[in-house]
Amino acid sequence: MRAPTTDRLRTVIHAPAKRITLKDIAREAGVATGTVSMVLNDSPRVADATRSHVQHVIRDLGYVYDRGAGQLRSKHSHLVGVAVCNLVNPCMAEVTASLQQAMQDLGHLLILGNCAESVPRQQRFLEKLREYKVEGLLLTPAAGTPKTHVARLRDWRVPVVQVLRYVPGAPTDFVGGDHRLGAAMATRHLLALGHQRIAFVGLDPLSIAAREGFAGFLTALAEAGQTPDADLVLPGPATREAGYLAMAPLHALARPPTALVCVDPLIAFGALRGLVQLGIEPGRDCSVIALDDVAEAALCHPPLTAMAFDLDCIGRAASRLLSERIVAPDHAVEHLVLQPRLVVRSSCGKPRAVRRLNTARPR
Amino acid sequence: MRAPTTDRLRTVIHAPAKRITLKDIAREAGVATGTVSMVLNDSPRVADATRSHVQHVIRDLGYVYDRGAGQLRSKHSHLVGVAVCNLVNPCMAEVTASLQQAMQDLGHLLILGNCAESVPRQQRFLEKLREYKVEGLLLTPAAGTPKTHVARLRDWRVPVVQVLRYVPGAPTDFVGGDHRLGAAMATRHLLALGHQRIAFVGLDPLSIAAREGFAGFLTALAEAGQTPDADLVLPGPATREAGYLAMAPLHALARPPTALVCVDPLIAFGALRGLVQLGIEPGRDCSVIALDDVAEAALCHPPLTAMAFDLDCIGRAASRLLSERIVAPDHAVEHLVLQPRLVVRSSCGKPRAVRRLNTARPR
DNA sequence: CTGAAAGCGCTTACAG
DNA sequence: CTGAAAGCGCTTACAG
Repeated sequence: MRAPTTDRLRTVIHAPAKRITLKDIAREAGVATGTVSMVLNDSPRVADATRSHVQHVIRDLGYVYDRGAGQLRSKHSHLVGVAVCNLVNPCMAEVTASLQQAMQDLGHLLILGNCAESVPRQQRFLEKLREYKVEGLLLTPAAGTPKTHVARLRDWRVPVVQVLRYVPGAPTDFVGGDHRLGAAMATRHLLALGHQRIAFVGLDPLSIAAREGFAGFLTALAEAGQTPDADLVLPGPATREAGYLAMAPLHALARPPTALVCVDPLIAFGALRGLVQLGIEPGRDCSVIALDDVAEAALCHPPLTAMAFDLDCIGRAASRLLSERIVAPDHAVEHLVLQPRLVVRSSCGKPRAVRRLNTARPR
Repeated sequence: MRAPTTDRLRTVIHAPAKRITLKDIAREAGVATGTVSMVLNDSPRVADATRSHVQHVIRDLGYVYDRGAGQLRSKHSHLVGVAVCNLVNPCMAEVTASLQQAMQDLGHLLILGNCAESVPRQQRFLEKLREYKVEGLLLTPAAGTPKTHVARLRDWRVPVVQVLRYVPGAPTDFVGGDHRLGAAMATRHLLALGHQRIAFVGLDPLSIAAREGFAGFLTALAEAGQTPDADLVLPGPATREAGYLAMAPLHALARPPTALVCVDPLIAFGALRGLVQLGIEPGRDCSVIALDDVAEAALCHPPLTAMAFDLDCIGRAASRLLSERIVAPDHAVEHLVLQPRLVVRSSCGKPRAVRRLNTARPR
């Protein structure tokens, strides 16, 4: 270690625009560049005195690490890709926020892509991402993503964890909610209240969550000795509009349902609105339950009973799984499926028929 | 240009794990590395025949560009930072989605940071971002960001565009909505309906939008010869809970308001719920208007009258401004302030007193 | 524990 | 329009 000279002053005065590099730090600190590199990377193989001296010089000179250069040799970009299918969906936004925080705490920065449910846009983003040598990928696949797309990521040797949704048959880690169980629990809740005609709203064939939810719905119905009525199974996307528009035809049936299982809270919000429009009071005349929970559910009218997943927990678990996968790419694939919790609010009650019997009030 | 040899085959067979580099392409195509580089960067200074030949080799060998290496010499990382104050807010999510799409179309990828309204987290993210040599920064500053933080970005010489919100006194480009005008328009709408006691809900002193909105509110009130009543100006954050909780004390006043101007739709949603809870029918007994619009507003109960800004337009404009700023860092600072549009739904009506007079119905 | 030097995969002048 | 070579700012073996 050399004693500080006037070099520093000279550097500052004569070349203010020139970037300060690791070499400058080494020269100023009187050590080799390799030593500075080790200090920067928290290597234990450097003496404490040297470390703190180098750190001082780094601070004094206002040195900024260049990750682009570092990654060139080391293969650690500290960058992770996040491909989200629809950032505007509140669940996705919440999970993305959680992922960002968790990954940053683990020392990674996120490159974000939002494909708005478009498979080609998703593909274009992933293609671009490749050029940045991301160390891993968190993927909430767009509806209808073919499994070949996910297989290709495997060929690229980028560790991937699917979050919230998954592509069937794609052998990657996954963290999400158990929608089958959630739907079964929701349906059992309605059955226990006495409902005999329960509709399932939002069976999008491209959505895994919807298909699994439907399976859980059928299971619970079967347990109660009920068979589903084809009129009461409504296809459609997870949007407010779809929920809103579904209500009129549904309640024009000869025997309309007394309760609705809505795949997505957005559908449920639309349905609540559609019911009010038809003069049907949600919660009293028709029960509504959603298979996911969002902040809005607590303060809509009436407050929406829903199956809640801990989205922050899902986000943190996915981040942890990805960082494990990065260090051990060949470990067995893991699926983490979180159980939902029934959050009872005011949108579900006994069916009118049952209440009629109870209160002996004429129709 | 050399005719293709068996080199390619050999490469594929003997070194399948080795990364294919620009050098490999040059060798295989029989040109210099500089030429390949020019092809990759769409330089016009390369003959068409050479270009297409090189492009073929690139495709055949499955070459993947390494931006980290490229950026080392060129200073073009094609990376842009996005620091969002609160991704869970629907407006922010929508703008972020729009920014992502627009920047990707311009050939940039986004590094995302969500600070959840925490200034220290925002600062930590920006500090990290520096190491990646982002070409620019889109910033929705956290409430309470001191202008020194933004000034520091200037010292770092990273072009920044503030979006939706801005830090007062920070000399950067800005794209957002005219909340002063929006609040004035909203207030005039209520005044025109006959309201005399209008409350302003959500005056967060740290929020520029809230402060500007309040200024517009006062302007419109003054035009009508009204002075504001201190009881009718409610501080508080932009959350559902704040809106919900504000209703009871407000309507316990000797002379409660007949209409509410809510700074944020979240506040308005909470307020609608709080009014219902108190047996006050929103839209009939108390009018509610919000100074921002989101999808939920159309389908809540009652549908919420709101001032709408075109968020996609704001996102695209911010992206365009940033890309201009990147090429011309010394151009004069630009502020793009978009005008709102009044979206009339069902949450505003004439005040009860006026209706009483009209219908001559006793109280 | 530290130093000197090669090398990561590109781009960029500089000659031709 | 193309080639040969230096260089961007780090990390990594390899000696000491």
